[in-house]
Amino acid sequence: MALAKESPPVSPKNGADQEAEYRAQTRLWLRLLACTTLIEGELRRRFREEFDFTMPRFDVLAQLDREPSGLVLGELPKRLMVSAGNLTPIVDRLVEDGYITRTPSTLDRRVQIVCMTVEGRKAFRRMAKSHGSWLAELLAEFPTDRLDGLIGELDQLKGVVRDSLDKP
Amino acid sequence: MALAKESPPVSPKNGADQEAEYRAQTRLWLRLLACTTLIEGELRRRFREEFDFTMPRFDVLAQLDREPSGLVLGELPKRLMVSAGNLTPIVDRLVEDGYITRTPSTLDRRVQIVCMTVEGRKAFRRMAKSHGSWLAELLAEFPTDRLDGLIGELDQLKGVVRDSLDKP
DNA sequence: TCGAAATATTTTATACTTAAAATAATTTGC
DNA sequence: GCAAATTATTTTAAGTATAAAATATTTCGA
Repeated sequence: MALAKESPPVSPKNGADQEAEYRAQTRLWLRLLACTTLIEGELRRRFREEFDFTMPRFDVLAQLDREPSGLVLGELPKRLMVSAGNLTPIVDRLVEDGYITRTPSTLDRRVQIVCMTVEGRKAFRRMAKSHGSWLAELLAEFPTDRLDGLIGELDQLKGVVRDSLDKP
Repeated sequence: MALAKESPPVSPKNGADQEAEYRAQTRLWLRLLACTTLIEGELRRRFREEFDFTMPRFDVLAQLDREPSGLVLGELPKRLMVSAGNLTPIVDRLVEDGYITRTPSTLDRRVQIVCMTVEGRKAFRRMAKSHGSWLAELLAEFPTDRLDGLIGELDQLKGVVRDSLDKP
């Protein structure tokens, strides 16, 4: 543990170091955004072309797929990190189209339970399979042995950002 | 170079390996999306609260900041990776609000040149400074000595995705 | 040179997104 | 036991996003 002191977590930085870190942080953010935009755009395009479906709709089904007994509606915005108001029309349409059901709770009339239908589950499974293969196609040339390392770095990144958002 | 054969770029994989890679690729995508969503949401929130401004508007100004002589309007959708139709109302409002000018080219009446105004540049600089410090705050706890490594990985990821999109 | 292809931009239709206000139902504190 | 705070959800207003069609202009080829 003696070596820990060589790079203290909050060392004072001189101007040049500070500037360099600033630039690196900005570059990191731009790369992150570029990667996400590229992949998201292609996935969205394919969802539309192949299935006439959108990603937010798919995301809702993905959450419900692992919940055979359904989910309290209010859980969806939390899990998907979107606003509650946003989900209302999306859930509306998924119900209309027969992919899911929405039933008021008998215990608490404010609460609604959303649940995948049999047809919804079938459609989701089919789309999820394609989704996986599209991703595999896009990422095929990324070295397999570095996938886990990158996932780990992003996990840590997510952690520090979340901490920063929780604290102040 | 003799060692290269130990991990050929396109080795046939058995079922279990294939499955594991599939899962890792999906996890990578979900982490990427989560990091971007977290950071983007916070930056958007602060832009709105501090400056009553939006990120797409800021992004347009950022492109114009480094182009003292202005930019052909058609360059913006390419650089920002958004659709052209999308930019029309955003540019409209930036012109209305006095941040930029839009002047038809004398050589080709289809073309328009957009250019930052003095006030636009001043406002942009002020916002860019805050943007940098918000990012620094969010990423403060990420180890400085791993920033460049992560940027490199994301650069490579961006490269393989782009190649995959260009080729087929 | 004149009609067709190409290019730059806008419009339209549809969908997603947020924040904030509104509505409805439940819980809690006194 | 009842008013006030809390919780779940929807509505509204404004902005962002795409794709596809429309418009206007220029270039190119026979």
